Amino acid sequence: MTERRRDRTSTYERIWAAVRKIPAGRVSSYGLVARAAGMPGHARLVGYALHALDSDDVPWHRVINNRGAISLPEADGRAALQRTLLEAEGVVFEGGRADLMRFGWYMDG
DNA sequence: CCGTTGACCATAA
DNA sequence: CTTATGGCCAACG
Repeated sequence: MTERRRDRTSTYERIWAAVRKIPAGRVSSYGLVARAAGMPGHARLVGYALHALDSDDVPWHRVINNRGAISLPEADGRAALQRTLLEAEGVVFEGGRADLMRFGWYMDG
């Protein structure tokens, strides 16, 4: 715990680690991931880290915004891919949004 | 080193 | 429901 690397990998890996903790069939928001990564309020950093992400070891598709919708621009093919991957895990999208009350991943309750 | 940007969030109107 | 504003902080040019 004392090792505090200022390398960008430290910040990114911390976020990626939190994303990896999201179980299949559940979705989490950027804010929740930020909080799980130990950076409450730094939701934007999560988005930034995921944008820079280039690894298949991280289920980035389980991360959506707090509205339950996909934040990626539709111009990017990943948006459609994300929805496809989530639906494959059992997440239902209605009106282009998933119900965070059901599929949202919460550490408590 | 400074200014701009960004896969966001909460609140207000 | 939509639109606007402030905040938060790292990465980039």
